[in-house]
Amino acid sequence: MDECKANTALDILIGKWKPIILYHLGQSGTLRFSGLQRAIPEITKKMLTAQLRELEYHDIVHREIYMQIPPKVEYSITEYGQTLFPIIEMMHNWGQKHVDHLEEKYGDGSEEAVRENIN
Amino acid sequence: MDECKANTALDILIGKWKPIILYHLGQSGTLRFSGLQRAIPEITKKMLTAQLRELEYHDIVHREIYMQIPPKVEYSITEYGQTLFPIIEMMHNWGQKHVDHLEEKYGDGSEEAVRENIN
DNA sequence: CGGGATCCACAGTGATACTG
DNA sequence: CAGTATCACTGTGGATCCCG
Repeated sequence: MDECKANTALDILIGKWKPIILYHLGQSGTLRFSGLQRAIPEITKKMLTAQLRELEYHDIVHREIYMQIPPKVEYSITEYGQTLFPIIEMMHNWGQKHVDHLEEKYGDGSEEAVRENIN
Repeated sequence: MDECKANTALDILIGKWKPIILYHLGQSGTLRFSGLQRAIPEITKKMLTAQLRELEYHDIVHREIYMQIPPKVEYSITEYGQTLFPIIEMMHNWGQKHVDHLEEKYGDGSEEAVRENIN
């Protein structure tokens, strides 16, 4: 059961938006809440908040609050969170290859099938 | 949006039991349906079937059916599926470190908090 | 600006019983 | 032995409105 702690890592990455959030934070270093919203327009505030809170709980991102009006909150990746990046990158690369693999299997005829897996 | 194909890989790994199934198949090479059930006693037949079907669909595992009475079906990892292992292993290692990280943060005092994350 | 609160839809998971 | 079928539950994700 706990022979495989891959789930532990998986749990942290799971969540429709977490990889993307991490990706953007990784690119920009630090982003405000509104900045993340702009970077990921489809996400709702609720989800963004929720996912950030989870990441914060797991000590992957840091939340810096500036007590002022209007409020300002900045998110950044913790040093610890950095250690996740190699994994994300590997998954990204693998995902890329997987898309190619699918094209090879089903040919270019059925782009829908491929597109389904890109989503 | 498709800058981050980590989701593609994530999609394939997601599913409460997939990493564990892959882990056991990786260990044993080939396993029968009942063998997997024995290896993962908590899983229901329904879930095992469902997850195996998904993995099969993604070309990660191979399903070999022996037409006979009683039925016999063997599951094994495809060559392509092997390419996933480095990622799983990385996640496993990271998960292990994460558990240690939590202990460091919260100390041994609150084992519940740790246990929550092991689940 | 950066949320919180509430309500809702649906996919994933699970227990149980049945089948070729 | 290796599944299918059915039903129930639960958490995630989403829309909308409200707040300091």
